[in-house]
Amino acid sequence: MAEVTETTAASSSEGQKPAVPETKRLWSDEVDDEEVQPSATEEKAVLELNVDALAIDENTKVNKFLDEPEDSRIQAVTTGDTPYTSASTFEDLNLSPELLKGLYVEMKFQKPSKIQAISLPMIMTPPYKDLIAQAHNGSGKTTCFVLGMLSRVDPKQQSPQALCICPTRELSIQNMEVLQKMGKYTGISSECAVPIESRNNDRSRYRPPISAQVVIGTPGTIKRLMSQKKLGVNDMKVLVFDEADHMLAKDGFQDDSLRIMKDIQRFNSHCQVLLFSATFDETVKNFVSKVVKDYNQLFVKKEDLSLESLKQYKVILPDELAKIRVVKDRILELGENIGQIIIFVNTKRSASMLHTSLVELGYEVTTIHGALNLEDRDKIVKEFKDGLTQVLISTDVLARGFDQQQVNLVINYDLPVKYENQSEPHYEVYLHRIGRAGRFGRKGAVFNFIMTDHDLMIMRKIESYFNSPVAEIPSWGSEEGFKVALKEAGLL
DNA sequence: AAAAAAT
Repeated sequence: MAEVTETTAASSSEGQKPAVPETKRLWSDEVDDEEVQPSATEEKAVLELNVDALAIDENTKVNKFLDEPEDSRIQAVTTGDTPYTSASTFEDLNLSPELLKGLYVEMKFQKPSKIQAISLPMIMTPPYKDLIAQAHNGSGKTTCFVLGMLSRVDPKQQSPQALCICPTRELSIQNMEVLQKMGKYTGISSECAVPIESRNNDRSRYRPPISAQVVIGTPGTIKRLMSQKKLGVNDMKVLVFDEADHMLAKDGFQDDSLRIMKDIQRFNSHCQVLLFSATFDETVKNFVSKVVKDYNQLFVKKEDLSLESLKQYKVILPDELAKIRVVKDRILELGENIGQIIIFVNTKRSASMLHTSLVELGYEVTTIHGALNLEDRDKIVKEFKDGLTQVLISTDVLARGFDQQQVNLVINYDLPVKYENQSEPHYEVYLHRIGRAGRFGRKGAVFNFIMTDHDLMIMRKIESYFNSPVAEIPSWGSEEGFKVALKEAGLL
């Protein structure tokens, strides 16, 4: 079948290898992964911080929080005769001047990241093949598909031409914000298709049809707009699935996603499908390759997936009270200058319980989960993104994709396990959760709370799966170990 | 069971 190459720092520096007669082409190209400093949002957030300690010190930011570019290997497999040349600059991509301006002026980007350099030519070069793309957390996948959508839209044609489906409302909104910023000078119109009011209020029947050129939203709303013919698919050129492995998983949104895909393909056979995620387990990978035909693909080995710049630790604790004590005394007490913190829990009840405990102890924490009404969810995310709150307790609603550069510490208060089989870790969720820290190669730390033998077993499986040992904090009762850990992670 | 969104 297809041939596989790895892009490594040692591989050739230009172009692709010669065509292999009649079969597949190789992609073998070296790309530096010097991530662009995302200064725009950072400066804004820093200005609005009300806790001095939360601010990233402008003078030391580069040394302290931005690690060396990772030397990650991405496996690329392409099909057909189309040659792709990695884009070392955004100019290589034949973008409109308006779009380039958005990248430089609004986004403050300087050059494509590794995944961008490789995937963008694949997305933008006719005959516009489908693409399955895996890349590390925080490596700039959003830019890939947002830029892909913007560049393929015909600005003169006022109808939906690009559609992006995301697993949560929050992620849809975040992606929309990126799109609007990047596309600011293009005049391209966009609309976010997510539920607006809490519950049972079907206004969509009485709304005008969508004329926006790019639509981003959640499966249910999109499905409904399509079945009510408010969202036409006739001119659709690109269909993006963000967090694609989850969107196509059986316990994810497989049914909705397939339905949307098929409805589009029924009217429009040449709509390009782009699948992006940091994780694709074997089951999903196999399924996905049946869903899309004649696609290019980019994959990362699971052992290469944990971020180098992220230090992971485990803390052995005797009981639940100790968990709360550790959060309070070992982390919140000395965490004042370690940036923002997300504490992940497995259930809404666990979230509320922890929230109550910490508030009773006098800490200002906020909590988000799917049972809150939409207005509250929006408010809590906004406050956190604006730097008004330091500590956020969350269920897996924010496990994927949530991008807040100032998050340097993630706590797994509960370890993620599979629902069907509680003694199996949920490896993908683990990776996504910890990926909320260490965005764009920044330094970060993860604390995993281990309370039972079962927890310990789960943790060990995670360590061996990703082949990345997780250091143990010697004693939960002493401050020292936590200080050492945070220093080691570069946060203190 | 987290989540989306509808029944």
